[in-house]
Amino acid sequence: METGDHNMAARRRTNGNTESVDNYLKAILYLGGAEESRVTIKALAGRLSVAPASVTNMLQKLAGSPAPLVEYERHRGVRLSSAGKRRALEVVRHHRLIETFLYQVLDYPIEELHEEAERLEHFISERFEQRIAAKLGNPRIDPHGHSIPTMEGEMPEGERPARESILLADVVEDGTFVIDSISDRDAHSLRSIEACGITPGAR
Amino acid sequence: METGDHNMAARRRTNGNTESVDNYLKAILYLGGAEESRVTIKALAGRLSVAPASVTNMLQKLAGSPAPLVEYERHRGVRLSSAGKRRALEVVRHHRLIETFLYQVLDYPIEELHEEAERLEHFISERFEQRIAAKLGNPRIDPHGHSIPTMEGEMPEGERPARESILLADVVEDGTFVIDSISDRDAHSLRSIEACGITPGAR
DNA sequence: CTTCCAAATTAGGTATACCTAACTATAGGA
DNA sequence: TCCTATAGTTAGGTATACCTAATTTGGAAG
Repeated sequence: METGDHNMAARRRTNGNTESVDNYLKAILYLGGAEESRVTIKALAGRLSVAPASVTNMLQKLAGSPAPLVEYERHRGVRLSSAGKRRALEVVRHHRLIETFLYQVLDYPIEELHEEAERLEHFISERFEQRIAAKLGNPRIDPHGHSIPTMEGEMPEGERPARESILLADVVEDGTFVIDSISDRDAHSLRSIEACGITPGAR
Repeated sequence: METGDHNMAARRRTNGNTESVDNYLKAILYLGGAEESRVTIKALAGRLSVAPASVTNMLQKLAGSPAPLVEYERHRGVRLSSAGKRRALEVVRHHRLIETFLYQVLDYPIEELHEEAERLEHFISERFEQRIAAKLGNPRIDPHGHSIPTMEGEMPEGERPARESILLADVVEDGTFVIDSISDRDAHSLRSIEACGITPGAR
């Protein structure tokens, strides 16, 4: 029974960012896509479910700090700085390692992975990350079929569906396909999708 | 790569309390002792490392809510309501289960258990709690020798050193003793204490 | 080349959870 | 009893991260 130090409004984690900042970085990484193109305020606001004004404020703050996590120009959108990209990939790595861990070690049902990982990804230490990675044999793919970024902050291809992958909904020809990955955002339908035998690597 | 909902300042967890509120509840539980006596503002401020004024504010807020977690009277200190005690014990259960898990499953060194558990205890779900408890065989004692509260919110004796336990520093007579528990607050010296073979149950 | 609309920004406000400084109340000693 | 020291409280302020409403801007369309 103890209490540590409590001197923050808005929890700062190990590395000094807040949960909120992490979520902005992840969203920019995602929306920028493989080309890492500029992301609009509107798109960010949509993805994060916050008002555009809130996004502008946050980006101004992030861009104005001594070692900025983003490159932001008024009316021109944002992209990640290299420091921002590093942090974003670290959070994604946390997320996917946690999902893999919950699935393989704690036998979570697949549709509950995302929510738990989304919360915990911000709060685990470097040590925790390394211990679960070791426990899992340094996996490269998470239960949804997504690549897990390396400890050095490299994303080994396949953040988005690999070059030859297409959306299952877009399949028009008959034939046999290999499932590459499954979005974990639409967690509600994951259960039924998995029940049909649609899992990464299948078919 | 996804983002969930983000509509909070000061992260609300599964149950609706904030991290800060949890820490107040834990501190009141601890300082009230087995007798659950009233806790002073000053004692709380000391334990939580916040100003007394902050404690007064928080307690007024907690006591004024529809289903109060504390019983507070001006100038008379505070104690937990039954709802508050339930929540405090839940957080302690989380803390001790997480420590046990980190120690047994992830091979954490004993002196690093506390810090990680202190952070994560606020953010794990009911399901996570249950899965790690099951994985560990529903342990009743954590790696420091402290009792783990039950899922129903009972503390099976021994929160404080059991009735016959005394502080090692207070031992005057020669003889053989059994180590009951070791404080995890003073984490810095845990490593050396363990290195000397002083562990719960030993001697 | 101007007009206009959607996107972005600024201005001003909320809630949490801290802080310091100033004031008040209670309880113990003379 | 009174009187002061300490504990507690109130008042006013900070930072984060949101919000809405009002304003500005830039690019596409006439």
